[in-house]
Amino acid sequence: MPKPRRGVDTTNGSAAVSELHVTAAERLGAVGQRFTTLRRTLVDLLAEARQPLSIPDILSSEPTLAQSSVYRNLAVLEEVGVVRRVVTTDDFARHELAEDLTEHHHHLICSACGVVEDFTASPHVERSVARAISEVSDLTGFTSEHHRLDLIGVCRACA
Amino acid sequence: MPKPRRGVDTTNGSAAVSELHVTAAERLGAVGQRFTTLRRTLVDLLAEARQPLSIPDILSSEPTLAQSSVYRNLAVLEEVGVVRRVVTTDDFARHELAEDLTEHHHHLICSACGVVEDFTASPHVERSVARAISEVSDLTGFTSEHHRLDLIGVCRACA
DNA sequence: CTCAGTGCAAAGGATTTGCATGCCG
DNA sequence: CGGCATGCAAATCCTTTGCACTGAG
Repeated sequence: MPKPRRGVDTTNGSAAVSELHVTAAERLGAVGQRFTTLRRTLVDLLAEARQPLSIPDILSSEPTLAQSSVYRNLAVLEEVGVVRRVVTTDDFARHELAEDLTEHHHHLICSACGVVEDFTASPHVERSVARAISEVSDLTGFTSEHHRLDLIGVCRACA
Repeated sequence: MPKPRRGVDTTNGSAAVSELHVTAAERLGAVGQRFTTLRRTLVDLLAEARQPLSIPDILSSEPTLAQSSVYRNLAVLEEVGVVRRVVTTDDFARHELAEDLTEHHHHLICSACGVVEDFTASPHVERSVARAISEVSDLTGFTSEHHRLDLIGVCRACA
């Protein structure tokens, strides 16, 4: 049952956004890192996007940013648990906000153009998956940190 | 509900293996490619493995193979639908036989050592996922070719 | 003042490709 | 014989890193 995610309130300065900033600043501060302008920009970009962004996506949207800084800061944000790296099928890694800063969701990955869209699964599906995970953990000793349920196919635009 | 996959019969020359060879040869032949010794070696390696293999895995197991030939032939086998590329979280792509040559399954990906293990989900989980997919297709116009349900976590060895 | 952060340029590293040779059909 | 397949080496291209400079506290 897909439904829109994020974009709850894209107004700058909204309660949701400033809370996000506070959380990001806290997590960075915990390891002696600052919440700089560039990092704020990255967080805001990811928060406003309706899908994970690749580095080219980010650079084209903010051409003044240095490529290496984007890579470096996304890595830092990933380490402190603000950003999550999403691996798809094309050559570019993509990034989105960590799940505890947005909401649990899944991806539709277009094998033709590489674009990634978000969707949320029905509670019933999530319950099934959760059960499967605990079964697997019990039987194999594998400790699951999180799961990914992605659909790979062809998006409407490429069809 | 994890259970062993493949390895149904690892005896060379068994019915299952020769059938696999016939299928591979057919799919290659359909686009004017041959089922060469090297390709047969790759198919056999993947068939015997209990998990997707990276190129380094393959090269260390068959040190005489040229790296570029392995890359090139895995790409060819992927194009004709004999092999599937599995994207994980580390730097190496991994490869396994296409699902219609083995059976539908999922992956346990260790975020520490990068190793990938196979597991199969219960029919109930698969039914839920199948339903979710049709819901998404109906609502978004996305045509799903296949799905991936992977668990990312820490394997017993790394725990 | 100090030290993390930034930008530029160069290095890394998995994967791809050009080219000459080998081999199956 | 002709064209696909192979191996070696060089090229690609995303990503990471070295280094000197800038800026916030």
